[in-house]
Amino acid sequence: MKLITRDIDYSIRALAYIAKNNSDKISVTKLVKETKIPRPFLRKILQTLGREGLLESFKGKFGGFKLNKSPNDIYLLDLFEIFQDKFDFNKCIFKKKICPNTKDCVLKEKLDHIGEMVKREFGKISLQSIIEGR
Amino acid sequence: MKLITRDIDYSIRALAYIAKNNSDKISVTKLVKETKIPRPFLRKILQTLGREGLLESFKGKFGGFKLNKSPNDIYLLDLFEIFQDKFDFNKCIFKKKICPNTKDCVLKEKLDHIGEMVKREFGKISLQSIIEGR
DNA sequence: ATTAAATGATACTAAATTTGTATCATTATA
DNA sequence: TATAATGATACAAATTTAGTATCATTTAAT
Ligand code: FES
Ligand code: FES
Repeated sequence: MKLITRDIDYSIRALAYIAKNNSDKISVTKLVKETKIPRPFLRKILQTLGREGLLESFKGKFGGFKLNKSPNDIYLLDLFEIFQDKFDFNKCIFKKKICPNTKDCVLKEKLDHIGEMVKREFGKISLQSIIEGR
Repeated sequence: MKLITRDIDYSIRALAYIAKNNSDKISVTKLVKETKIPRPFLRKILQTLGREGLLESFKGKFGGFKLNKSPNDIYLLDLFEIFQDKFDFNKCIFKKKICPNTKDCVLKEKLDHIGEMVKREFGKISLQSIIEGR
């Protein structure tokens, strides 16, 4: 099971670079040079990060991207919620015949609980902390 | 992201049924009737559960499967380790250029920690507890 | 105005993984 | 000896993930 998909991986790398150079607008061209991420894929990713409000985008010549929030306010959890469609750990798996109690299934409850735990942890990992290595 | 894959889902259902009827040997034919799981897929799954030591198998006519351990000694974690190839949450994602410190990368450490947490939790969920709904 | 270099939107394709099938060999019981 | 089961393993379909391509629009410099 992969927790960090390519989308998220590339997002972190790109965001990290942009954050470190946040005085400039950073173009995809620049990012591709720096990170070797496949161009059209990176483009798609940045476009969604823009739509989702993590990045501000500037069109036209000498355009590019900047952070739209402080690196202290961007969390790994955000990326998971953007790229892992709503990040659902727990899906009802039993049918009536087997599952002991359909109404409030223990298994589901427990998985739910684990999911919440993980979310909380991802909610603690900020872009800033990743950049700083703290 | 799916935590419970089909393999695991079906395993739980099958194990639950077998556990509830553990005086008999349960054949795939019986299980298919009871659970509606696709026959050849279920067969493959039970074969691996056998190899991995969760089930004891009996060949020949009137053969089938029995638990090889008490339902108290079978944990969700076992299934994850069997079906989610070694269940690795954390894979190094950065290249030198971006990642702050390659040696002891923070992000990797943090993901590792989360992985351990989740494992611990899965290690607490026994087949017995699922059957009982406790 | 025109050109160049960027992003926006979106449809498409390829690769990988997950899910499921099929088949043949072996074993045990009646 | 026939039947009904599992063992091993190769194959195929479906889905998801990863990546590409294209056209329209915007902006800045000349
Ligand atoms: S897993 Fe959904 S009712 Fe038990
Ligand atoms: S994620 Fe591997 S070195 Fe940072």
